[in-house]
Amino acid sequence: MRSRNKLAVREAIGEAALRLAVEQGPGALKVVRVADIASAAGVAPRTYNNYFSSREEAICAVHAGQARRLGKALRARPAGESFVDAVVAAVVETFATPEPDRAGLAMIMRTPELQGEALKAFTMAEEPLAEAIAERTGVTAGDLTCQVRAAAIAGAVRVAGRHWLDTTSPPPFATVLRAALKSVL
Amino acid sequence: MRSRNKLAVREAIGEAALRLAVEQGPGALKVVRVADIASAAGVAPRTYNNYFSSREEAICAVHAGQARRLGKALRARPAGESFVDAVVAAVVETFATPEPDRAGLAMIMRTPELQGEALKAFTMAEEPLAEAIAERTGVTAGDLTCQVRAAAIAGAVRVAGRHWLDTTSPPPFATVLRAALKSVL
DNA sequence: CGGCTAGATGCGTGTCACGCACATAGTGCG
DNA sequence: CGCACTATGTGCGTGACACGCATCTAGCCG
Repeated sequence: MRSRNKLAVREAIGEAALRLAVEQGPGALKVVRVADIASAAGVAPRTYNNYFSSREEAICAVHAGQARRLGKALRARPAGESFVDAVVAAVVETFATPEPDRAGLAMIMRTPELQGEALKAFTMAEEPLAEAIAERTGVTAGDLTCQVRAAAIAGAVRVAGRHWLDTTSPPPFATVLRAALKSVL
Repeated sequence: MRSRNKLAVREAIGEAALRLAVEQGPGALKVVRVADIASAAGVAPRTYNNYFSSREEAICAVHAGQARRLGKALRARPAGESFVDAVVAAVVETFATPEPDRAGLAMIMRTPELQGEALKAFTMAEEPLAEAIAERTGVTAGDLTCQVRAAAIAGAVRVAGRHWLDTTSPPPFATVLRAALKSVL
Protein backbone atom coordinates (compact mmCIF):
# COMPACT_ATOMS: atom_id res chain seq x y z
CA MET A 1 0.00 0.00 0.00
CA ARG A 2 2.61 2.54 1.02
CA SER A 3 4.67 1.57 -2.00
CA ARG A 4 2.02 2.85 -4.35
CA ASN A 5 2.17 6.60 -4.69
CA LYS A 6 -0.85 8.79 -4.14
CA LEU A 7 -1.85 8.85 -7.79
CA ALA A 8 -1.78 5.07 -7.99
CA VAL A 9 -3.94 4.72 -4.89
CA ARG A 10 -6.39 7.20 -6.31
CA GLU A 11 -6.56 5.29 -9.56
CA ALA A 12 -6.99 1.99 -7.78
CA ILE A 13 -9.90 3.31 -5.76
CA GLY A 14 -11.50 4.88 -8.81
CA GLU A 15 -11.22 1.71 -10.85
CA ALA A 16 -12.58 -0.40 -8.03
CA ALA A 17 -15.52 1.95 -7.59
CA LEU A 18 -16.39 1.91 -11.28
CA ARG A 19 -15.99 -1.84 -11.54
CA LEU A 20 -18.25 -2.54 -8.58
CA ALA A 21 -20.84 -0.09 -9.84
CA VAL A 22 -20.91 -1.67 -13.30
CA GLU A 23 -21.17 -5.14 -11.79
CA GLN A 24 -24.23 -4.16 -9.80
CA GLY A 25 -25.83 -2.42 -12.76
CA PRO A 26 -28.59 0.17 -12.29
CA GLY A 27 -29.25 1.17 -8.72
CA ALA A 28 -25.65 0.50 -7.87
CA LEU A 29 -25.44 3.56 -5.69
CA LYS A 30 -27.91 1.99 -3.31
CA VAL A 31 -25.99 -1.24 -3.09
CA VAL A 32 -22.32 -0.44 -3.39
CA ARG A 33 -21.19 0.77 -0.01
CA VAL A 34 -18.08 2.71 0.84
CA ALA A 35 -16.70 -0.30 2.67
CA ASP A 36 -17.08 -2.40 -0.48
CA ILE A 37 -15.15 0.07 -2.61
CA ALA A 38 -12.43 0.41 -0.03
CA SER A 39 -11.89 -3.29 0.44
CA ALA A 40 -11.98 -3.90 -3.32
CA ALA A 41 -9.23 -1.33 -3.70
CA GLY A 42 -7.27 -2.76 -0.77
CA VAL A 43 -7.48 0.28 1.46
CA ALA A 44 -9.28 1.18 4.66
CA PRO A 45 -12.65 2.94 4.40
CA ARG A 46 -11.18 6.01 5.99
CA THR A 47 -8.47 6.13 3.33
CA TYR A 48 -11.01 6.09 0.54
CA ASN A 49 -12.38 9.20 2.14
CA ASN A 50 -9.00 10.92 1.98
CA TYR A 51 -9.15 10.72 -1.81
CA PHE A 52 -12.84 11.13 -2.57
CA SER A 53 -15.64 12.76 -0.66
CA SER A 54 -18.42 10.91 -2.43
CA ARG A 55 -18.94 7.66 -4.27
CA GLU A 56 -20.06 9.59 -7.32
CA GLU A 57 -16.70 11.32 -7.48
CA ALA A 58 -14.84 8.03 -7.19
CA ILE A 59 -16.88 6.29 -9.86
CA CYS A 60 -16.37 9.14 -12.32
CA ALA A 61 -12.67 9.60 -11.54
CA VAL A 62 -11.41 7.41 -14.35
CA HIS A 63 -13.46 9.25 -16.95
CA ALA A 64 -12.38 12.55 -15.47
CA GLY A 65 -8.78 11.52 -16.01
CA GLN A 66 -9.53 10.52 -19.57
CA ALA A 67 -11.23 13.83 -20.33
CA ARG A 68 -8.37 15.76 -18.80
CA ARG A 69 -6.00 14.25 -21.36
CA LEU A 70 -7.82 15.82 -24.29
CA GLY A 71 -5.86 19.06 -24.18
CA LYS A 72 -2.57 17.20 -24.11
CA ALA A 73 -3.69 15.09 -27.06
CA LEU A 74 -4.43 18.18 -29.11
CA ARG A 75 -1.04 19.67 -28.33
CA ALA A 76 0.58 16.46 -29.45
CA ARG A 77 -0.88 16.67 -32.96
CA PRO A 78 1.63 17.63 -35.68
CA ALA A 79 1.80 21.35 -36.38
CA GLY A 80 1.18 20.92 -40.10
CA GLU A 81 -2.25 19.40 -39.53
CA SER A 82 -5.26 21.62 -40.05
CA PHE A 83 -7.11 22.74 -36.93
CA VAL A 84 -10.20 20.68 -37.67
CA ASP A 85 -8.24 17.53 -38.45
CA ALA A 86 -6.16 17.97 -35.32
CA VAL A 87 -9.20 18.32 -33.07
CA VAL A 88 -10.94 15.33 -34.63
CA ALA A 89 -7.84 13.20 -34.32
CA ALA A 90 -7.25 14.26 -30.72
CA VAL A 91 -10.84 13.55 -29.75
CA VAL A 92 -10.90 10.18 -31.48
CA GLU A 93 -7.67 8.98 -29.95
CA THR A 94 -8.69 10.24 -26.52
CA PHE A 95 -12.23 8.90 -26.38
CA ALA A 96 -12.46 6.16 -29.00
CA THR A 97 -9.08 4.46 -28.59
CA PRO A 98 -9.77 1.89 -27.38
CA GLU A 99 -13.50 1.62 -27.99
CA PRO A 100 -15.18 2.66 -24.72
CA ASP A 101 -16.95 0.22 -22.44
CA ARG A 102 -20.65 0.56 -23.09
CA ALA A 103 -21.69 -0.58 -19.63
CA GLY A 104 -19.40 1.84 -17.86
CA LEU A 105 -20.39 4.75 -20.04
CA ALA A 106 -24.08 3.96 -19.64
CA MET A 107 -23.66 3.77 -15.88
CA ILE A 108 -22.07 7.20 -15.74
CA MET A 109 -24.25 9.01 -18.25
CA ARG A 110 -27.63 7.53 -17.38
CA THR A 111 -27.59 7.32 -13.59
CA PRO A 112 -29.08 10.61 -12.41
CA GLU A 113 -26.96 10.75 -9.29
CA LEU A 114 -23.82 10.36 -11.40
CA GLN A 115 -24.71 12.79 -14.15
CA GLY A 116 -23.64 15.82 -12.20
CA GLU A 117 -20.21 14.42 -11.48
CA ALA A 118 -19.85 13.15 -15.05
CA LEU A 119 -20.67 16.58 -16.45
CA LYS A 120 -18.17 18.09 -14.07
CA ALA A 121 -15.55 15.71 -15.41
CA PHE A 122 -16.29 16.71 -18.99
CA THR A 123 -16.26 20.38 -18.09
CA MET A 124 -12.87 20.15 -16.42
CA ALA A 125 -11.51 19.06 -19.79
CA GLU A 126 -12.54 22.35 -21.33
CA GLU A 127 -9.93 24.50 -19.67
CA PRO A 128 -6.80 22.68 -20.90
CA LEU A 129 -8.54 22.19 -24.24
CA ALA A 130 -9.18 25.92 -24.55
CA GLU A 131 -5.53 26.61 -23.79
CA ALA A 132 -4.42 24.13 -26.43
CA ILE A 133 -6.78 25.72 -28.95
CA ALA A 134 -5.47 29.16 -28.10
CA GLU A 135 -1.91 28.00 -28.57
CA ARG A 136 -2.65 26.32 -31.88
CA THR A 137 -4.67 29.17 -33.34
CA GLY A 138 -2.29 31.78 -32.03
CA VAL A 139 -4.66 33.84 -29.93
CA THR A 140 -4.18 34.93 -26.35
CA ALA A 141 -5.12 32.36 -23.73
CA GLY A 142 -8.33 33.10 -21.88
CA ASP A 143 -9.90 34.36 -25.09
CA LEU A 144 -13.67 33.97 -24.99
CA THR A 145 -13.81 32.35 -28.42
CA CYS A 146 -11.40 29.60 -27.43
CA GLN A 147 -13.39 28.74 -24.33
CA VAL A 148 -16.62 28.67 -26.28
CA ARG A 149 -15.12 26.43 -28.93
CA ALA A 150 -13.74 24.13 -26.25
CA ALA A 151 -17.16 23.93 -24.62
CA ALA A 152 -18.74 23.18 -27.98
CA ILE A 153 -16.27 20.38 -28.64
CA ALA A 154 -16.80 18.88 -25.20
CA GLY A 155 -20.52 19.14 -25.67
CA ALA A 156 -20.28 17.38 -29.02
CA VAL A 157 -18.35 14.53 -27.44
CA ARG A 158 -20.95 14.22 -24.71
CA VAL A 159 -23.87 14.22 -27.14
CA ALA A 160 -22.05 11.70 -29.31
CA GLY A 161 -21.67 9.44 -26.33
CA ARG A 162 -25.36 9.66 -25.51
CA HIS A 163 -26.25 8.97 -29.12
CA TRP A 164 -23.88 6.03 -29.27
CA LEU A 165 -25.44 4.54 -26.16
CA ASP A 166 -28.94 4.92 -27.54
CA THR A 167 -28.04 3.06 -30.71
CA THR A 168 -28.75 -0.64 -30.43
CA SER A 169 -26.50 -1.83 -33.22
CA PRO A 170 -23.34 0.02 -32.32
CA PRO A 171 -21.33 1.70 -35.07
CA PRO A 172 -17.73 2.51 -34.10
CA PHE A 173 -17.76 5.34 -31.58
CA ALA A 174 -15.21 7.19 -33.71
CA THR A 175 -17.79 7.46 -36.50
CA VAL A 176 -20.35 9.07 -34.22
CA LEU A 177 -17.70 11.39 -32.82
CA ARG A 178 -16.71 12.57 -36.30
CA ALA A 179 -20.33 13.19 -37.23
CA ALA A 180 -20.94 15.18 -34.06
CA LEU A 181 -17.78 17.25 -34.41
CA LYS A 182 -18.66 18.13 -38.00
CA SER A 183 -21.55 20.22 -36.66
CA VAL A 184 -19.43 22.47 -34.50
CA LEU A 185 -16.16 22.80 -36.38
CA MET B 1 -48.95 25.90 3.38
CA ARG B 2 -51.53 23.48 2.06
CA SER B 3 -53.00 26.26 -0.03
CA ARG B 4 -49.84 26.58 -2.07
CA ASN B 5 -49.65 23.96 -4.80
CA LYS B 6 -46.68 21.66 -5.15
CA LEU B 7 -44.88 23.84 -7.66
CA ALA B 8 -45.17 26.85 -5.40
CA VAL B 9 -43.79 24.93 -2.44
CA ARG B 10 -40.90 23.71 -4.55
CA GLU B 11 -40.13 27.23 -5.69
CA ALA B 12 -40.35 28.56 -2.16
CA ILE B 13 -37.88 25.99 -0.91
CA GLY B 14 -35.52 26.60 -3.83
CA GLU B 15 -35.56 30.34 -3.34
CA ALA B 16 -35.02 30.02 0.39
CA ALA B 17 -32.08 27.68 -0.17
CA LEU B 18 -30.44 29.99 -2.69
CA ARG B 19 -31.03 33.06 -0.55
CA LEU B 20 -29.53 31.48 2.55
CA ALA B 21 -26.56 30.18 0.60
CA VAL B 22 -25.84 33.59 -0.91
CA GLU B 23 -26.15 35.25 2.49
CA GLN B 24 -23.55 32.94 3.97
CA GLY B 25 -21.23 33.37 1.02
CA PRO B 26 -18.48 30.84 0.27
CA GLY B 27 -18.54 27.74 2.39
CA ALA B 28 -22.29 28.04 2.71
CA LEU B 29 -22.77 24.31 2.29
CA LYS B 30 -21.00 23.76 5.60
CA VAL B 31 -23.14 26.25 7.43
CA VAL B 32 -26.58 26.17 5.88
CA ARG B 33 -28.36 23.17 7.37
CA VAL B 34 -31.43 21.46 6.06
CA ALA B 35 -33.39 22.69 9.06
CA ASP B 36 -32.47 26.27 8.18
CA ILE B 37 -33.68 25.93 4.60
CA ALA B 38 -36.90 24.28 5.70
CA SER B 39 -37.76 26.84 8.34
CA ALA B 40 -36.88 29.71 5.98
CA ALA B 41 -39.30 28.24 3.45
CA GLY B 42 -41.93 27.66 6.12
CA VAL B 43 -42.04 23.87 5.83
CA ALA B 44 -40.94 20.96 7.98
CA PRO B 45 -37.49 19.47 7.37
CA ARG B 46 -39.09 16.24 6.23
CA THR B 47 -41.10 18.15 3.64
CA TYR B 48 -38.02 19.73 2.15
CA ASN B 49 -36.85 16.21 1.62
CA ASN B 50 -39.98 15.32 -0.33
CA TYR B 51 -38.99 17.89 -2.95
CA PHE B 52 -35.20 17.73 -2.98
CA SER B 53 -32.80 14.99 -2.05
CA SER B 54 -29.82 17.26 -1.55
CA ARG B 55 -29.12 20.85 -0.68
CA GLU B 56 -27.21 21.25 -3.93
CA GLU B 57 -30.32 20.36 -5.90
CA ALA B 58 -32.44 22.82 -3.93
CA ILE B 59 -29.98 25.68 -4.34
CA CYS B 60 -29.73 25.14 -8.10
CA ALA B 61 -33.46 24.62 -8.61
CA VAL B 62 -34.23 28.20 -9.54
CA HIS B 63 -31.54 28.25 -12.21
CA ALA B 64 -32.67 24.89 -13.46
CA GLY B 65 -36.13 26.30 -13.96
CA GLN B 66 -34.70 29.28 -15.79
CA ALA B 67 -32.65 27.09 -18.10
CA ARG B 68 -35.62 24.86 -18.81
CA ARG B 69 -37.47 27.85 -20.25
CA LEU B 70 -34.94 28.36 -23.04
CA GLY B 71 -36.63 25.95 -25.43
CA LYS B 72 -39.98 27.60 -24.90
CA ALA B 73 -38.42 31.01 -25.50
CA LEU B 74 -37.02 29.88 -28.83
CA ARG B 75 -40.39 28.53 -29.96
CA ALA B 76 -41.95 31.85 -29.05
CA ARG B 77 -39.76 33.79 -31.48
CA PRO B 78 -41.53 34.99 -34.64
CA ALA B 79 -41.28 32.59 -37.56
CA GLY B 80 -39.92 35.22 -39.90
CA GLU B 81 -36.80 35.78 -37.78
CA SER B 82 -33.59 34.16 -38.94
CA PHE B 83 -32.38 31.18 -36.95
CA VAL B 84 -29.36 32.97 -35.51
CA ASP B 85 -31.35 36.03 -34.51
CA ALA B 86 -34.02 33.87 -32.91
CA VAL B 87 -31.51 31.92 -30.83
CA VAL B 88 -29.71 35.06 -29.71
CA ALA B 89 -32.96 36.74 -28.78
CA ALA B 90 -34.24 33.70 -26.91
CA VAL B 91 -31.00 33.33 -24.97
CA VAL B 92 -30.82 37.00 -24.10
CA GLU B 93 -34.39 37.21 -22.89
CA THR B 94 -34.04 33.99 -20.93
CA PHE B 95 -30.73 34.62 -19.21
CA ALA B 96 -30.14 38.37 -19.35
CA THR B 97 -33.66 39.69 -18.70
CA PRO B 98 -33.44 40.81 -16.00
CA GLU B 99 -29.68 41.11 -15.48
CA PRO B 100 -28.70 38.09 -13.35
CA ASP B 101 -27.62 38.36 -9.74
CA ARG B 102 -23.84 38.20 -9.65
CA ALA B 103 -23.68 36.76 -6.14
CA GLY B 104 -26.10 33.98 -6.88
CA LEU B 105 -24.45 33.08 -10.14
CA ALA B 106 -21.02 33.09 -8.56
CA MET B 107 -22.23 30.87 -5.74
CA ILE B 108 -23.56 28.30 -8.17
CA MET B 109 -20.77 28.33 -10.72
CA ARG B 110 -17.80 28.63 -8.41
CA THR B 111 -18.66 26.37 -5.49
CA PRO B 112 -17.23 22.97 -6.38
CA GLU B 113 -19.99 21.02 -4.64
CA LEU B 114 -22.60 22.96 -6.61
CA GLN B 115 -20.94 22.79 -10.01
CA GLY B 116 -22.19 19.32 -10.75
CA GLU B 117 -25.78 20.21 -10.05
CA ALA B 118 -25.45 23.49 -11.94
CA LEU B 119 -24.09 21.71 -15.00
CA LYS B 120 -26.92 19.22 -14.75
CA ALA B 121 -29.37 22.12 -14.77
CA PHE B 122 -27.79 23.58 -17.90
CA THR B 123 -27.73 20.20 -19.58
CA MET B 124 -31.41 19.58 -18.91
CA ALA B 125 -32.08 22.68 -20.99
CA GLU B 126 -30.49 21.06 -24.02
CA GLU B 127 -33.23 18.58 -24.73
CA PRO B 128 -36.14 21.01 -25.14
CA LEU B 129 -33.77 23.36 -26.91
CA ALA B 130 -32.80 20.66 -29.38
CA GLU B 131 -36.44 19.94 -30.06
CA ALA B 132 -37.15 23.60 -30.66
CA ILE B 133 -34.18 23.81 -33.02
CA ALA B 134 -35.37 20.76 -34.89
CA GLU B 135 -38.82 22.22 -35.24
CA ARG B 136 -37.54 25.56 -36.46
CA THR B 137 -35.03 24.16 -38.93
CA GLY B 138 -37.42 21.53 -40.15
CA VAL B 139 -35.40 18.41 -39.41
CA THR B 140 -36.54 15.34 -37.54
CA ALA B 141 -36.39 15.53 -33.76
CA GLY B 142 -33.61 13.52 -32.19
CA ASP B 143 -31.28 14.47 -35.01
CA LEU B 144 -27.66 14.41 -33.89
CA THR B 145 -26.92 17.81 -35.36
CA CYS B 146 -29.69 19.49 -33.39
CA GLN B 147 -28.50 18.02 -30.13
CA VAL B 148 -24.93 19.06 -30.82
CA ARG B 149 -26.01 22.58 -31.68
CA ALA B 150 -28.10 22.74 -28.53
CA ALA B 151 -25.15 21.59 -26.46
CA ALA B 152 -22.94 24.18 -28.13
CA ILE B 153 -25.42 26.94 -27.36
CA ALA B 154 -25.79 25.85 -23.75
CA GLY B 155 -22.01 25.67 -23.46
CA ALA B 156 -21.66 29.16 -24.87
CA VAL B 157 -24.13 30.49 -22.30
CA ARG B 158 -22.20 28.78 -19.53
CA VAL B 159 -18.82 30.10 -20.70
CA ALA B 160 -20.33 33.55 -21.09
CA GLY B 161 -21.50 33.39 -17.50
CA ARG B 162 -18.07 32.41 -16.26
CA HIS B 163 -16.49 35.19 -18.30
CA TRP B 164 -18.99 37.72 -17.03
CA LEU B 165 -18.25 36.74 -13.45
CA ASP B 166 -14.51 37.03 -13.97
CA THR B 167 -14.84 40.56 -15.34
CA THR B 168 -14.45 43.16 -12.62
CA SER B 169 -16.17 46.02 -14.42
CA PRO B 170 -19.29 44.29 -15.60
CA PRO B 171 -20.56 44.93 -19.12
CA PRO B 172 -24.19 43.99 -19.68
CA PHE B 173 -24.49 40.22 -19.62
CA ALA B 174 -26.37 40.36 -22.92
CA THR B 175 -23.25 41.74 -24.61
CA VAL B 176 -21.12 38.84 -23.40
CA LEU B 177 -23.83 36.39 -24.42
CA ARG B 178 -23.96 37.79 -27.95
CA ALA B 179 -20.18 37.60 -28.26
CA ALA B 180 -20.12 34.00 -27.06
CA LEU B 181 -22.95 32.89 -29.32
CA LYS B 182 -21.24 34.45 -32.32
CA SER B 183 -18.56 31.77 -32.06
CA VAL B 184 -20.93 28.84 -32.36
CA LEU B 185 -23.70 30.06 -34.67
C1' DC C 1 -72.46 14.67 5.95
C1' DG C 2 -69.09 10.70 5.54
C1' DG C 3 -65.42 8.52 3.20
C1' DC C 4 -61.29 9.31 0.25
C1' DT C 5 -56.99 11.09 -1.53
C1' DA C 6 -52.98 14.03 -1.64
C1' DG C 7 -49.77 16.19 0.73
C1' DA C 8 -47.29 17.55 5.16
C1' DT C 9 -45.19 16.00 9.21
C1' DG C 10 -42.77 13.00 13.01
C1' DC C 11 -39.93 9.31 14.02
C1' DG C 12 -36.48 5.78 13.46
C1' DT C 13 -32.64 3.85 10.95
C1' DG C 14 -28.66 3.02 8.12
C1' DT C 15 -25.04 5.52 5.84
C1' DC C 16 -21.84 8.86 5.25
C1' DA C 17 -18.26 12.76 5.51
C1' DC C 18 -14.94 14.44 8.30
C1' DG C 19 -12.20 16.04 12.50
C1' DC C 20 -8.91 14.14 15.59
C1' DA C 21 -5.42 11.26 17.23
C1' DC C 22 -2.20 7.44 16.50
C1' DA C 23 0.83 4.17 14.03
C1' DT C 24 4.26 3.46 10.72
C1' DA C 25 7.22 3.81 6.65
C1' DG C 26 10.35 6.55 4.18
C1' DT C 27 13.86 10.52 4.36
C1' DG C 28 17.43 13.78 5.24
C1' DC C 29 20.68 15.44 8.57
C1' DG C 30 24.13 15.31 11.98
C1' DC D 1 24.73 4.76 11.90
C1' DG D 2 21.03 6.43 14.45
C1' DC D 3 17.60 10.09 15.16
C1' DA D 4 14.04 13.10 14.54
C1' DC D 5 10.71 14.64 10.98
C1' DT D 6 7.27 14.27 7.61
C1' DA D 7 3.91 12.08 4.87
C1' DT D 8 0.42 8.81 4.62
C1' DG D 9 -2.75 5.06 6.08
C1' DT D 10 -5.89 3.91 9.65
C1' DG D 11 -9.34 3.65 13.84
C1' DC D 12 -12.75 6.00 16.37
C1' DG D 13 -16.35 9.18 17.42
C1' DT D 14 -19.63 12.67 16.05
C1' DG D 15 -22.93 15.37 13.66
C1' DA D 16 -25.81 15.45 9.59
C1' DC D 17 -28.52 13.59 6.24
C1' DA D 18 -31.62 10.80 2.99
C1' DC D 19 -35.39 8.01 3.11
C1' DG D 20 -38.91 4.34 4.54
C1' DC D 21 -42.95 4.08 7.31
C1' DA D 22 -46.91 5.57 9.88
C1' DT D 23 -49.97 9.34 11.05
C1' DC D 24 -52.58 13.41 10.66
C1' DT D 25 -55.03 17.04 8.41
C1' DA D 26 -57.31 19.64 4.73
C1' DG D 27 -59.91 19.72 0.80
C1' DC D 28 -63.02 17.31 -2.49
C1' DC D 29 -66.56 14.39 -4.44
C1' DG D 30 -70.55 11.83 -4.12
